[in-house]
Amino acid sequence: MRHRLKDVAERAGVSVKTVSNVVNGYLHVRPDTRARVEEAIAELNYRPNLSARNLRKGRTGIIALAVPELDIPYFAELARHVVTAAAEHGWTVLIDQTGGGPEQERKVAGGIGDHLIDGLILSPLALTADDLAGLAGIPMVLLGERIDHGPADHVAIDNVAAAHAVTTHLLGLDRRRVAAIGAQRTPEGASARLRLAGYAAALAEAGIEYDERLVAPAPAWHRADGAAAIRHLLTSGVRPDAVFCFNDTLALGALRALHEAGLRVPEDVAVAGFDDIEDGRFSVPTLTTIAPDKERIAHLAVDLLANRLTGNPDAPPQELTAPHHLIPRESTTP
Amino acid sequence: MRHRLKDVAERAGVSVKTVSNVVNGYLHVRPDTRARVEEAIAELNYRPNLSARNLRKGRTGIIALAVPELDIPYFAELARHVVTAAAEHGWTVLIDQTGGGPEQERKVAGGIGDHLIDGLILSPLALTADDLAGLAGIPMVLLGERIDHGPADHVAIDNVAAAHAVTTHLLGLDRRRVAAIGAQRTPEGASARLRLAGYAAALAEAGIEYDERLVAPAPAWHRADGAAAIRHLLTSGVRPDAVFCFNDTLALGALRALHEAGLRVPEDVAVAGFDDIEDGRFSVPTLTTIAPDKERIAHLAVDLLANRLTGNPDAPPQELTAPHHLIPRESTTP
DNA sequence: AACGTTGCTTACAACGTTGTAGAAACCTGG
DNA sequence: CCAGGTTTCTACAACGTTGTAAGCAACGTT
Repeated sequence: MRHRLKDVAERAGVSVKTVSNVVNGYLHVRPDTRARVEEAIAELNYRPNLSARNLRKGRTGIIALAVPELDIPYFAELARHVVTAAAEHGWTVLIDQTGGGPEQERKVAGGIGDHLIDGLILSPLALTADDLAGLAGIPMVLLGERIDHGPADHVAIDNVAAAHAVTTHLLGLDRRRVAAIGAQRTPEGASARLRLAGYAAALAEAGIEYDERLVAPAPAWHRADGAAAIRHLLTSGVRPDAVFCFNDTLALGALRALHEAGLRVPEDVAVAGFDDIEDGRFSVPTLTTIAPDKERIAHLAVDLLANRLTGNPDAPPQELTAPHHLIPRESTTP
Repeated sequence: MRHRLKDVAERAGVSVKTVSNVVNGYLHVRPDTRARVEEAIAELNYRPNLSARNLRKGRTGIIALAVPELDIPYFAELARHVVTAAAEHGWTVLIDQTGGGPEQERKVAGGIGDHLIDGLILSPLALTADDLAGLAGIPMVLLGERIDHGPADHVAIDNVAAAHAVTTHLLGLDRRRVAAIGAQRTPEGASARLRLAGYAAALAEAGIEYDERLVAPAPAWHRADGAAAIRHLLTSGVRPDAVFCFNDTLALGALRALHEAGLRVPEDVAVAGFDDIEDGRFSVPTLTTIAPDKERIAHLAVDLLANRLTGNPDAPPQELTAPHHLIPRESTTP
């Protein structure tokens, strides 16, 4: 049922290599030979065996995208863009879920069943630059804030500037008790640290004192964590009049918890998020957020990988910044 | 930098095959030989070349999951469960996005760069049973409602019963003008047809006349379509007092549009969805929905594939039904 | 002491493909 | 009609792995 070059060759009455040449679009094949071979290919429904081709060529045509969780909307949306961008290079994308654990991330960075993938786009949560340096590793592009100026190419947005912009937006609405949700003290919380820094800088610029009690930690950045953080803030004595959530799912959880507490958004409390996931465009109220250019991020990452693979594999690691912009919606401006 | 069995063999002073035996856990290897080999493996950081192994064994250890869109939450959540279930069999999952187009789906069903994957779990939108029959194809499991009793194993939930249950729930709240959102007349709309049938059956059982004007079509099942359908219904003259949306994203869009129209949910209009995506647990109001057992679906699909691969590949196609249940939340019961 | 049995190890071939090198056929211009 | 080049095709080896069959010890049994 499954045919090989040899079968096609016999049927077309040529050598195996000639069939291979036809399949690979080699130029010097006589038109009638080519036609005969193509006919045989069609008749047998021949498809090349990628394992064999890869073994021979040392390339698989597959790149992997490894993200902590697929059902976090931001990563799902990003994945879609990466698949599209990779298709332009003729690559298939193997999408992998690390769960954010160091063990799984290390395994992925080591190459998944080695030799299977040509390159990796990794969004690390647990892994450090040192971990990576220790891995012989395949060509790799890092996403997100966890590892900066590490041993591999890196694409991110300017988190400090973005957080600064959101906070300034909230302050511009005459809010004075702007809370922040999503702080993390763990080493994994690199994004949290940068966003907190932008938040603090904006407060300082506006001459408002940084109030520890308005900064709510969140172990993960899921909806439930956002809701829990709001409940915590509301019982802590200092009622905020605005909340900057470090991502959109936190913000959606916050909206929910504020609703449960009988507070109106944005009249009583303005809410802003980060990521611009689709949910935020349809929530009640719609969600003010920072929109990172996901398509751009995906393209930059894929192109960096392409450079490593086809160009100079030993060029020094590059640090690229993708654009972002603030999208004000109902949750801050009715 | 990258080593082969041969390198390990030389270092350990044994034959290539002995190293292979150690790697594959072959029993009859003397403990000291094994130790020496393992030491060499560790020193060289040897990792087997999967392309070569696959070429030799005819198996790749990769299965593919092909879904229409990754950033539809239902598919993202399903993907997570499939990855988990496949890991129990030692398989890596290559996740693929078809976009729901016939061309891409056919390509995937043909085996993605052939010989690369051992099996496929496909959630078809465009492909028909006849299309599939024509494809020589790899072992395959179908998900969803598009193809029923086709040439491959199939896992789905009882859509008619589920739709019947939701509709009955709405009728039980003394609603009499229950609308349905998501109808599709295209051949791709198999889910829509079944859910509409369940809806109609429940109405008939309650002695309520089926009103064409309360059935709103939706070209796709995204949030925007749900919102548009509500706007359409509200201008059509027959104001519904309940809405059964054929999936949760439609329902979230509907919630949004009802809010914009100044209608209260559930007081003025009760809303129910289908899929139990995470968003629905945090929306305002939270969303009544049908929860298909996604974990079970994933497990059944992976196990069916395992049977094809390791058991009888020519067994007649199986039709399995996964359980579902109704989860009443605020959008119907305040 | 010769025997079969068992445990451990190895040489070889094969999986299906493509790069290399070269042979055969075909041109071109003198 | 031949030298020199170009086009077209082919045989062979190699990519790294594992299955097969067979070799070699060491053992206990007769």
